[in-house]
Amino acid sequence: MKATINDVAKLCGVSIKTVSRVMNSEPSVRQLTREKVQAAVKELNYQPNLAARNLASTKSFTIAYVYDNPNAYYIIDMQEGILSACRQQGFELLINPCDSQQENITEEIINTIKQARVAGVVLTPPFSERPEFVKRITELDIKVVRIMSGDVAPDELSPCVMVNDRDAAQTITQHLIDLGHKKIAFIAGGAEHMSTIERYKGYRRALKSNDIDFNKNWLIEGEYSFESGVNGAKQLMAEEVTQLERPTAIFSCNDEIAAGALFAARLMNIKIPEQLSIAGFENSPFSRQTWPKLTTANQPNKQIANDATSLLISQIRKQKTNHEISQYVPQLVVRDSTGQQA
Amino acid sequence: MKATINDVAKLCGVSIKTVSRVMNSEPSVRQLTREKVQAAVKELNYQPNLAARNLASTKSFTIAYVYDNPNAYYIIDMQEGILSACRQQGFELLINPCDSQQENITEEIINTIKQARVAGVVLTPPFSERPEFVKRITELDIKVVRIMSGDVAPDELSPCVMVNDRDAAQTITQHLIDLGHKKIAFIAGGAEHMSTIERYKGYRRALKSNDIDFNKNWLIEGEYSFESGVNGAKQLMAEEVTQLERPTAIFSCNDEIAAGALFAARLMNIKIPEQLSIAGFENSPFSRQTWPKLTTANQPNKQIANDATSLLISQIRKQKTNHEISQYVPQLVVRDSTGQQA
DNA sequence: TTAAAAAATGACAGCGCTGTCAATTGTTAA
DNA sequence: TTAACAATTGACAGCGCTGTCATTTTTTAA
Repeated sequence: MKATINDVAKLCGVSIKTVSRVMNSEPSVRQLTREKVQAAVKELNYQPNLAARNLASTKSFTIAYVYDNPNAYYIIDMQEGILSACRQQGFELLINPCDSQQENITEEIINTIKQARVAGVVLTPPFSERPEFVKRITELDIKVVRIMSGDVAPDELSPCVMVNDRDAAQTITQHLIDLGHKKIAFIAGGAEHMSTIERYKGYRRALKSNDIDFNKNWLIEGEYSFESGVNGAKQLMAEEVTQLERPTAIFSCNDEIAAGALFAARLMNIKIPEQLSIAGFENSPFSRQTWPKLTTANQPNKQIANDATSLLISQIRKQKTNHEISQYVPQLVVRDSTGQQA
Repeated sequence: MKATINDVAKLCGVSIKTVSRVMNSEPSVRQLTREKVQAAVKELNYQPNLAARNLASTKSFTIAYVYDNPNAYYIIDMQEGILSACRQQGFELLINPCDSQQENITEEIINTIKQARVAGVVLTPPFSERPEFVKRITELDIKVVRIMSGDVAPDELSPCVMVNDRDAAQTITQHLIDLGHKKIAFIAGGAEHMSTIERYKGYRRALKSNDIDFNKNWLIEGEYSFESGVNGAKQLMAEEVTQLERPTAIFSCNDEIAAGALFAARLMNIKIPEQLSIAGFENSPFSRQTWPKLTTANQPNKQIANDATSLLISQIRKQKTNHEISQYVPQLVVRDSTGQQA
């Protein structure tokens, strides 16, 4: 049968309370005692019973991951990263998929996490980008960690893991420029996403630092969708547009848009990358399966999630403050959809 | 504060034990009493504390989902379906991603689910297709439900939700035949997957029932990968192959293979669907984002998962036997990658 | 009508842990 | 050396529920 705290206590001749202290890394345990207990724990392969702990404690050892489902591979990676951090630290994970567009979603989520008595919540976009929502949660004294786009945290409501889309977008744009492109269009994702804004800023910054004029006809507003990419590229490369006005490269705000642009190019008989370079963003699995394979930017999602969760748990344990922040910059992945300007 | 069993008991003047009975749908409660309790439960919005329940009970109310990560969107859908069934029935979900190829993975999983004291496990391929593994779990008196390819359960180790890939594959092949194709190739997925075998059988059955000869050169063995699709199509459509020997349609064992075949066709300058029809299987998100969009087969994954989980929970509650089975047939989705034989 | 059997209900211990607070041990400064 | 204090440890109640078994109520049969 599974070992309990009593077995451990008996084995090393201390009270169960002391074992409890060691298990929770509390202070006020002599080093010698601590080691004795740890040895017994190892010998019996003792793992605390989470149910008992949750029941007895006023504290909670459950973390929730609240997510919408923009793209499955992102969620899966995030989830895995969060889970590994939870396991390492003896926390449980409650997953909570939901529709961010839904009317009363905020209340619904708040309710769920209250009911489940979670200690903390991991938030990814779009939820991480709703300050009122974050505020509501923190007011309940439930800790939050946000994974979001940017370089500095927007406020001090919670620790943040920032994904520096701006620098990454600048790098991608620079890659296009280095290839000889000067007429570079930008097909945006939804403007409500911070990542869109950030990527756009990086794009503009690259243009500026290379003294390339920005042409506002080359900014296509859209959504993070395949159709947006199709329509955007069609508009940019339409027959009515003079040769001079046509871009020679398109920076798509994500891979899905890029796939759409690719699709449109095919429709219009435009050769990629000979006549037009197209770059994506995100390094989604299918970016390797398009024709041609997409140049894009990659971010280590599992690691980001793991990192964020550790930050969250530290905060729950009061070892850290809200001001903690960590930053990742997605890395350029050059494949076949971008080439030398003819 | 959250209502407890005591509050409910007090409100309707019965003992907590009686409330407990009602909450667990146990017999030996008078109808009138039951209704009184249910009313109080509703009034207080009482939800049993899972931690307390798990701790007190010899039974467990936790279900594990053990999965490998073949494609994220499949897992996400499954997970959501499982979760909704769990919530409905007051069970917790423990997710357990792992690598099916790993050396000692069976032992590792067994260990985890023993440690976590789970009541049941939901298995999808490839785990659901390993009878010894299933047996190991059931021997621990942990219930199992398997989601797998086929029309009848392979054994009575557990209830099964069968996905009838065979019939679906026959339908797809028939679609190709109806389009006038007689030279239809098959690019297989990994032979270790039952879905490959089943889809192949359906393909053969369609040929047979239309009196079309099977040409063994048109069977390409491969894996469930983009590369397999690329290589398969290259081989089938190579220049050395005489016109007569070239298929006019390819049934790819899944969408990823189909995407690869599309890629290869592009390389070889073969027009889709004018010169070659290509069909996929699975209706993955990217099947709508290829050029041209893929004809494929769709299955309601969330519903399948929900169904399977309900079956599992019934079994845990001893309301059902191992012999339970439910069957789904994926449905043909016609898009642009298949067309009339020229 | 009454005894026996069956059904419904309740009292209470205890699941494995943590929180509180008291008891013990060790340390410091006078 | 000793009082005063700090650090360490332990005893015990109780978290919210279920299992066991005793008690009460209802039903059935004689």
